[in-house]
Amino acid sequence: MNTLAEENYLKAIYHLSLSDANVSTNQIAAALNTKAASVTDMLKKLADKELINYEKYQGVTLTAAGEKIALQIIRKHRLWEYFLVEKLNFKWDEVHEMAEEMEHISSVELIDRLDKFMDYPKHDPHGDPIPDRDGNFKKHELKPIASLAVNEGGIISGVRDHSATFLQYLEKQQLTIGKKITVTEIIDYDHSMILQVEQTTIHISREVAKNLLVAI
Amino acid sequence: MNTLAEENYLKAIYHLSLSDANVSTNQIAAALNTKAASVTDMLKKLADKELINYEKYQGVTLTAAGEKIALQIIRKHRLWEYFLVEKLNFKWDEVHEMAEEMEHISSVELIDRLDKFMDYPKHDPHGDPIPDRDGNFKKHELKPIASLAVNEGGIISGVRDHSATFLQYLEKQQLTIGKKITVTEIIDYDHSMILQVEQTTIHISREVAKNLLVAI
DNA sequence: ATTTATTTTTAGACAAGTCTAAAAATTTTA
DNA sequence: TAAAATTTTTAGACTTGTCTAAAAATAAAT
Ligand SMILES: [Mn+2]
Ligand SMILES: [Mn+2]
Ligand SMILES: [Mn+2]
Ligand SMILES: [Mn+2]
Repeated sequence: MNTLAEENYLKAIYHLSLSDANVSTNQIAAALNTKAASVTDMLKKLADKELINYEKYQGVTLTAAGEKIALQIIRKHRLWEYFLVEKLNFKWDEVHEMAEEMEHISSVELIDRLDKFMDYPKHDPHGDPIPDRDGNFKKHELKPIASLAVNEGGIISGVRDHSATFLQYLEKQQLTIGKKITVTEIIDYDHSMILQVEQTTIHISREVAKNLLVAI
Repeated sequence: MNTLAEENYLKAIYHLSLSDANVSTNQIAAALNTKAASVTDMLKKLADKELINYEKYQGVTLTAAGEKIALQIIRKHRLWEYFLVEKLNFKWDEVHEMAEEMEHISSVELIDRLDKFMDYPKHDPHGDPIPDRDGNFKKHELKPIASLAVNEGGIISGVRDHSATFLQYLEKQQLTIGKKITVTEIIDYDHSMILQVEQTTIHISREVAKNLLVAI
């Protein structure tokens, strides 16, 4: 099929194209912790395979075939993360690196059976949607808490930053997926916010508020 | 740690050294479907890392460090095979190729939790023992059915040939792990054997009898 | 509209792993 | 025990994926 490196490039391009339709060489290099020259080399290979649309200096987009592969890898990544948390009792900040390896296990039958074994979960431990075998998923409409006004609220349903440190912080503050929150006050000076989370009151910085997503 | 290729070489050397203490270049090449020249190159690298004892033209043995790595990989292979059969309902002839990929997932914590999740199985779906986290396992004393005399018998506990065709044949004949068999007749002409397996009588060739193992 | 800065691509090199063909060592056979 | 057959190693080449340094193209600033 495709090599491990190719799969990682396609996945990175997919994620980057959610913010910018056209993805630049430097963006990919940063995402994959590699150098721009290496990216250019790989882009030529992926273009030869018709997995991306690439014209020199113009950035890239995924073709339908490339996007399909990217979504299969994301499906596998998120299903394995769900498995690690729900079946093996890992914490949500511990699973990403393992899933980075497991997402490359090739068998489609395996991942479909894993999906069934876990009763077709719709979201991974970080709230991200899990594509079905055909790559379909409904993208949830989430807003950062930072965009809410006083007295507005919602259900915590996702994060914008997946780093272990951020996830651990949220865990400690009990700001986990499924919790209902309401904004009770916004501090003028630094735009930090005071939230009501069930019985308790929590004060979060604007930085945190921008990276924590709620469904209204 | 070690590359995927290195892990595959160490595992192959381990398996081969069960029949021959000293493993030859050609044996490894055959096992890994590669060429003798490629094997020589890799043997130098593994010797540099002190994972094997290697002297030109003399064949190789694993060092303690090399054997430890090989046993970790075998542990992972067999635990994943058990998972695929017991949790995802694959058949015993379907799991080997998937496990060949999964055995390279690196996390030790993951495999220890998987082990616990499945309640510490002692044998994989083919009857092979699963090493514990320290690489320890008790090697079962099994005999090929071909070595039995009339009226002798035992419990089917392993196979010498792991090919899908052989496993499928056994499945169809109900000659699966755990079944009690007794030899009722041995045909002089071709050394084929007639077995009593629970209520039924089954006639197997010498070829089959040599590859099917029983605990007495 | 040039100059300057940034981004991207090319050129050339390197490591890992593999291959074929040929040479060297070992084993077998006569 | 010397010739023949087999096994193993070396030599040289190729692919994939990466890198640094330098050139080319694009974007930003004067
Ligand atoms: Mn992840
Ligand atoms: Mn995730
Ligand atoms: Mn196997
Ligand atoms: Mn097995």
